[in-house]
Amino acid sequence: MYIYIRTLGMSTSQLYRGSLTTIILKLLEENGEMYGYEITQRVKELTQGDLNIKEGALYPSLHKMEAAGHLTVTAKKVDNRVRKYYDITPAGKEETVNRLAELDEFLANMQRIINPKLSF
Amino acid sequence: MYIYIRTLGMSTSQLYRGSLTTIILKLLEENGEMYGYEITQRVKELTQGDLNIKEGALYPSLHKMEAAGHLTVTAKKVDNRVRKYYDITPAGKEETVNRLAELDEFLANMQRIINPKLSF
DNA sequence: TTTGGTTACTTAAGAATCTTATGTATATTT
DNA sequence: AAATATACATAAGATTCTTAAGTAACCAAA
Repeated sequence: MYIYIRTLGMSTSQLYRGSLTTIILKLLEENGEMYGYEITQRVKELTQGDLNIKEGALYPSLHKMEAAGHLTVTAKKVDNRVRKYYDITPAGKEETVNRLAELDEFLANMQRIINPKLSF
Repeated sequence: MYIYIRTLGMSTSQLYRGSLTTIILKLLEENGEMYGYEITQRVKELTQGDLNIKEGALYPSLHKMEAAGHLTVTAKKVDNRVRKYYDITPAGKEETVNRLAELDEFLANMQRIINPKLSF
């Protein structure tokens, strides 16, 4: 008989809503082309298991970003299995700048609300 | 003929999704009882007009938090108009601690992804 | 005085983003 | 042989939000 204890931050948090696109863009800008599964694993590493991106969120997001012209996709066969590598386009780089600026504003605003004693 | 230019950060950003409950709890913990409209104005001030909480999001949120036992409500008549003042309960204070811890984790994780060169 | 703007709350309909669940298919480990 | 991991896809449902419409009172300006 096993009892599972969910440690704090196991990504039940709704705070990550809206941040997936920004995360994907930043990773691709940083690392060059990546495939979907690789993105989920990288994020898991970076957040020490805290944030587990679900396939049901990831793949539709990638498709949408490709449709928007922010990413290109190239299928490659590795070990007799297909991987779809995504790379960022010039428009995607512009979008990245905007998204990161939005994120900065968001973080600053949350600080202003949560920590109103500090000035910015 | 008027042309409206939306300045950067006019809260079109999806990043605020999931943060409303945390914001309300923190404000009530900080300031004591507040009424709905007051909360929207305080947030607008704190974020310099950047974040405008919509009534359609605010009021259902307040009702839900009250139903969860995190807030109490008291109707008061001011200038022949009804205001509903919300105050935080002991359970609400516990919830506030948890929500703020979640927010800290979220902010730290976003930093790890967006700024992987820094160590935490 | 009546029109428009502000204050103050409510709620329904629809949009956006996500989780859960299911499916396909191959590789690797037990 | 069975379970786990890799790798992608997508439909159904949940959650949280925006938009919109309604009620009601106050106040300033035309």
